[in-house]
Amino acid sequence: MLKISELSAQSGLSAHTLRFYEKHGLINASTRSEAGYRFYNEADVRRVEFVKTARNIGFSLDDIAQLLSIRVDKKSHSCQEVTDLTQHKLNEVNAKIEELQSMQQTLEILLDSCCGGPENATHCSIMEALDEGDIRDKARSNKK
Amino acid sequence: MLKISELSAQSGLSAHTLRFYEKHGLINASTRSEAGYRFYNEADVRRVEFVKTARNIGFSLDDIAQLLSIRVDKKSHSCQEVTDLTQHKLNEVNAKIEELQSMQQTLEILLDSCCGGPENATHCSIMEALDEGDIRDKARSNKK
DNA sequence: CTTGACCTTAGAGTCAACTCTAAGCTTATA
DNA sequence: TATAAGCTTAGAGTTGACTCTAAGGTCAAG
Repeated sequence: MLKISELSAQSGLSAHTLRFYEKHGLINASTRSEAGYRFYNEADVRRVEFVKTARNIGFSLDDIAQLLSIRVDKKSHSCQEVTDLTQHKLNEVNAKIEELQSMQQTLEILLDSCCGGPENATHCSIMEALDEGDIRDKARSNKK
Repeated sequence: MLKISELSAQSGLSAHTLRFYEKHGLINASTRSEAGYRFYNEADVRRVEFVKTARNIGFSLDDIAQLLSIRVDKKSHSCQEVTDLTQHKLNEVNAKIEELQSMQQTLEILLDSCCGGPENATHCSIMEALDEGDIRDKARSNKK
């Protein structure tokens, strides 16, 4: 049985974060001492690790809540539910990557166009491009 | 001279957002009517467009504030300052892309491993991978 | 028995970039 | 002249995931 500081040390999550996750229904200390101190057993620790792994992959806490509800009763849930969640996350990630790659392209074009030297910015091609808004013609739509 | 709603229509930014940008020192209406209504002249509009362009590229409002301070006095600033800002942003974008690509890989591996069918999740390989935390061995470190 | 480290809670603060609300003027139209 | 549309401000709310604070209870060591 681990106290919160011990679980914190072991998991790398702060005690604050562990309590925060508890408040949001993700994890729990299955026992409490008389004084109310949290005690985590092995199953609790495994659940925390599950959360950590899912979070590292990029799942939101809401996603993780769903995954956990599947985890505690696997018989009542299908593989499809799990892949749906995963696919949905992948779609989000892909969309974000595309958006960032568009920014990346634009920024590279800007950097290529400018000397970057110590001369004053009166004729800086980056400033000109921003002023004219014509970057869009080269690398389009970094919109939200 | 444009009223705020006209500039809003023209720029695609809401009147709320225009006031918000003003509050944060990014833009300004150079004139006000007797009653206090904002009126934007051509230079104001160009500044708003500059902000919009920079924001579309992915610059933060803080970055944009810096770019604007260069813009109003180009003679006192160097091309290097501009490229430094741009390079810094590009580095951020690149880092974010790498992080997301790592998530992407992991999610693809997970999806490949699971049947995604209507059978119950008792032996779902995604759930197992999350439980064992061993996804990290294949696709590493999606950390913040 | 005191010191200090650790634990508890409710609730506030942080970040970014908006987004919205309330309460009250102003302006244009019918 | 009345109504509706549009403008003003200060300030609060939103989102997500923490992060921290205050005020106080607990526990082990010396």
